Amino acid sequence: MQRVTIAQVSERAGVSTATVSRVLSGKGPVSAAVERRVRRAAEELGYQVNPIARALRNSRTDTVGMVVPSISNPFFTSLVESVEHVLEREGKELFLSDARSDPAIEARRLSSLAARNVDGIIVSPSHGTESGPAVQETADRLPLVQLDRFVGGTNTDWVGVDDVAAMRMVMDHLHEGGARSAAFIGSLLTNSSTEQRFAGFRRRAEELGMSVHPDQVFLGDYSVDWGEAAAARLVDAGNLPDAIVCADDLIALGVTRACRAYGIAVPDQVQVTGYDNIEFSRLGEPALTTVDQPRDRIAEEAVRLLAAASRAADTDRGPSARIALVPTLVVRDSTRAGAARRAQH
Amino acid sequence: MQRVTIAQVSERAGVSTATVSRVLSGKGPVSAAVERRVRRAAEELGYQVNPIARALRNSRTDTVGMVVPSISNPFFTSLVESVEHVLEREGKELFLSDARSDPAIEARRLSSLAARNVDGIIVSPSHGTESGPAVQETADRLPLVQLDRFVGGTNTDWVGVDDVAAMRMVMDHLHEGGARSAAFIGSLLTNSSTEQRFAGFRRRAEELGMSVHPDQVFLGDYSVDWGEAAAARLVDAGNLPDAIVCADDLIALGVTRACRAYGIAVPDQVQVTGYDNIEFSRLGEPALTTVDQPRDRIAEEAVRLLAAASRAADTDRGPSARIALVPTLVVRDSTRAGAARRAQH
DNA sequence: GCTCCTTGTGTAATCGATTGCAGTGAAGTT
DNA sequence: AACTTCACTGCAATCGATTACACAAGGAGC
Repeated sequence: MQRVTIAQVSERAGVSTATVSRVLSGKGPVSAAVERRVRRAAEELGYQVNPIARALRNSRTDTVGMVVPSISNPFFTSLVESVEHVLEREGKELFLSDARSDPAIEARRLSSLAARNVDGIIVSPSHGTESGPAVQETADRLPLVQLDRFVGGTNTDWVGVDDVAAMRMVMDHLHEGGARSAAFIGSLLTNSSTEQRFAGFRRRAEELGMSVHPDQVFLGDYSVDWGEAAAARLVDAGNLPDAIVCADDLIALGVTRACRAYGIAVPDQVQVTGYDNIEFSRLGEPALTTVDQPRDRIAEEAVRLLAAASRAADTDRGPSARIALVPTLVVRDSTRAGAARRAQH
Repeated sequence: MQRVTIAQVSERAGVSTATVSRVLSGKGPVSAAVERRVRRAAEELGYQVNPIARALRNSRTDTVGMVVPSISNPFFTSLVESVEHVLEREGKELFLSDARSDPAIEARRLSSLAARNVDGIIVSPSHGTESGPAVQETADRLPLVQLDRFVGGTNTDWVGVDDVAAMRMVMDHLHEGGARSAAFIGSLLTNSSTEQRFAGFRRRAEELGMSVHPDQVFLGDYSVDWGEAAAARLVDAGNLPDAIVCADDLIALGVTRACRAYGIAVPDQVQVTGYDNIEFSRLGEPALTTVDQPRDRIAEEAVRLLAAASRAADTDRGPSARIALVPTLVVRDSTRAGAARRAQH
């Protein structure tokens, strides 16, 4: 398919392939006259490097691989957009893979990316433990950064937000709005996000003296359906808490939907919070109070770490970096303080 | 990075690299004894083929590239999921790129994928005309299928739905619900989707005798914000139509949001329809009546066409296929007939 | 005028897997 | 017994770009 090769350019310019390569890659000394001839020939023939041949020879591909748990989760797609944006500045390309929340698929994607000689990998591991072996194995072969989620027992760089601090803000805000009891709806504790958020939730609830009934902790998955189902169970059980804290926005959207269906007023009867600040979080009825992750900063740090790791290569494998950025609380209408503030206008 | 090569396997098994290759690729005659030795050696060393070397030698990569206008549009991500699912069965991998609705970026992504020797490309072109050159050029080099959207003046396969038929269903449904006038909100007519849908809208409106005021056609982009802004303008202008037909669900979500803000009852004062049946379309308030595209079927046909094109290769370049699948109307609560039907329960 | 650099260029090896061609036995044919 | 056929297997070329090494020519320095 690659019709025009370096050999054809060299022939046309009347030089060797070595010289052509030197001109085009800008390395090595070349006389001005020859350089012009070569560039001209390349231009005329419409020459484009063959990245495959180059990748075989060098080991660089100017390419970064990214693996996310689910491409249908808007949080991850916006994270992907941020990463892509940052990479563009570096002249690198992104190859995206979807693990469909399955560690086995994830492992295949990782090894496939590694085999294709990407320069580095950014991964948000699907599972808090089962993703471990594949992630570690991949990290041993090339630069790897975990994003948002991380997997226990591995030794790689990580960039994300301080979930515990975020939950502290959420709980303080709910408490301020009058909440004295709270329920939690998240995914199973098989990934670090829910785990951390739940831990932060528990701790701050305790510190604030808010009650958390053991029956009011629901762990399923990150989906609207699950949020809806869990909320329905909560309502059916009869004993509604003052607030429902959700591990992500999808769940929270399901919860507010269920509340609408049951005729339960949000935030008057129950306050609801989400997490991630996906675009749709402001479109719900009511608009969700949620936690915003600084996606662009996260992406930037991740790419920076990757670049640093590439340079360091095998030389010094220092301790891995763990960068926790500071999230912000976005107050909207699903919590009381937010609704009050709005009402003042 | 690729530590163990075919040479090491051959050494360990005491045969030539040629034989190892023959065993591992299953081609050519090999004695049972040798085969066993080679497999054993490969196993013990943990050999994995280097896809780059293979791609350089052959021209196949067992890889398909896909380019979508926007990864943050849920319709495209679910289309990607469908495609990925189908490809998995064929043992192929998908590389996804986001064109960010920019024909220039799109062109770069296409040529990068082509250069990387993907076996085929699936693209939903960003622009109805400007995407043309890059798409055609790419299609001349390797199998390419356009999905959902298409670009004028190109000669490639296409798979999508019959937008005109879909709009006929939408309009009939609205008419049945009592609508006698309608507005249209879409993106600029720079992509085939809006173009076709608008054409279908116009034609059926005329046939049904529904009035369409020239000032009530709003063309912007595919986003919630645009839907909201256009709806606001429509309301401010004072003369509300019986129905607002949107070119996709994001726009429709913006419209229903604006209606809520303005205290306009949907569907009682104005009926609203979307298009694509993205997950969030059922979460709006009210849940959207929309058009469902058979994504899995679309993905299947696309992959099938790609495979066929690969086989045919350069031999016979027949006329390109244009496969328009039949969409279905999903009636929910944003239209009157839908609300009535629901109310019966 | 004769070394010693420097600059510019070409030759050929290399990355790893695949495959056309040729060679070696062994089995089958006449 | 001589000859063909066929199953195996290895050698070496190939894909396209990069680069270590060699070599040539020209200039500087003595």
